[in-house]
Amino acid sequence: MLRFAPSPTGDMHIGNLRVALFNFIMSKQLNEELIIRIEDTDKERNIEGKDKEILDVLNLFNIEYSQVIHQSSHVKFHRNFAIALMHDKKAFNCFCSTEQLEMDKKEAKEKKIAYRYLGRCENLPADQVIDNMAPFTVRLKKPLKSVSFTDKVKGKLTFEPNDIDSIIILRQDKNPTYNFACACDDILNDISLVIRGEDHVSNTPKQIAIRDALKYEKKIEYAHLPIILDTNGQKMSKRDNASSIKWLLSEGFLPEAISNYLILIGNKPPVEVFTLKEALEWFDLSKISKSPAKFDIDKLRFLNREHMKRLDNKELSRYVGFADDEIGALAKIYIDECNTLNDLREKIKPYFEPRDEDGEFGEGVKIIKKLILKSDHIQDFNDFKEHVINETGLEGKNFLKPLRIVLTNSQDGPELAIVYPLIKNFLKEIAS
RNA sequence: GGCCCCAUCAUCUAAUGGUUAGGAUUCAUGGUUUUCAUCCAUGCCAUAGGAGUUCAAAUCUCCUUGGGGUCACCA
Repeated sequence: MLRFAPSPTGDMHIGNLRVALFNFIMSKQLNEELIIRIEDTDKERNIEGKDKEILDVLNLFNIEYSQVIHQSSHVKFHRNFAIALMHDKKAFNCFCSTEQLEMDKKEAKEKKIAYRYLGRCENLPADQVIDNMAPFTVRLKKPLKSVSFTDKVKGKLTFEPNDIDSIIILRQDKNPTYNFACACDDILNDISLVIRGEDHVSNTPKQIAIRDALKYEKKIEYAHLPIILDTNGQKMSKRDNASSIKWLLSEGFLPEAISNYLILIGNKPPVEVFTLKEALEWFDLSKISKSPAKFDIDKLRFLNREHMKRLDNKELSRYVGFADDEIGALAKIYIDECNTLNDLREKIKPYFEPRDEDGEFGEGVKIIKKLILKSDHIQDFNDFKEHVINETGLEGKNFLKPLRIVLTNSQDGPELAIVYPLIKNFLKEIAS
């Protein structure tokens, strides 16, 4: 069983989506289920409706999953696990106040050493625990030995007990912390492979330590994906427009192109342009680069063009706001000079807007429009051209430019012989 | 600062220890196109630095430098 575990505290960004994509691909290749686990244990930060939005994005990108679980519904199990750990003396009550801990941290910082829990409550005598009315958290005792695991992309990683530390597993309000809830649920959901971002690397030994303490024996495999950096080489923040899926979509990038890009970077695929379905065939987790990749919007633009070319005329037509095959075909002519659907829309829109009749070629435009309105429909462009020449007496530049303006609403552009068959059915509408 | 990870063109990457260090994107130039764009061709641009191992190092080892991640009663 695989999992994608977003928290409903913010919008989907490309890092999340990439993790979701990889989980989906691996679940297909392994023929295992993929579940969506909404990590909503921090009620303060949860945003109403975000879980739904996340699922909408997954659907839009054709990421299939077998079920959705809200982590908050498992809290009673998490507490039971914590009680078991306390029974086994692997976890203990910690009465340190927030202020006390803050002071410890401040002191560590002044001494320029990493803050670690000082173990103040670890070996409290029983009477001091029972008689203690102060609020308390529950901590897991740090492991006795170092923890190692072999990451599918990073290789073997080892962490010392001191770096794992005696972490809080239950807060004062007795709700589980992230690492604890996560470790427990990976057990409860029978997870076999965890694919997540590199920012979780240091959480992994903690979660392994929790499962070890619970005597869970199944080995869970891990793959930590290098994070995506912005152009400056920093972790992409929510402030970077390009990191927002919503923004990319609104800019006119196709989901299929975004998927393509996110699977392509930091990877060595056999081809550069591909669909998610095609990637299922050859995707290989072991080929993922260990080093972070920088987000390159130019490459995404290139892929977007390629994917626009792959759409059939009807689909493309819908994307630019029409429903006719001809408009789709017309849009295709412009793809090479466009990066996004928005660019394309801007190319098609003028066709159905009023022509300039006051400019240099305004007179010619008026004459040709009038002729079109009183003429019969003409199939062939050359016949149409002949007809206009014969009926209007226009010639040379004074013929070609107005004709181009009437047909395309622009002084330059693609060859009229190519455009004509696609718009001939709209001519009366355009000329009126 | 502690811990962990990483290092080939501007970007994504290729190269069983032996290549002229290859491709794609971007950029520039030229050609085609009665127009713009396309298209085609060409060009620019990289093994972070220093030691070592070896007949031979982008590739193996070590050091330095640089970059990134992470250090919550957030996830």
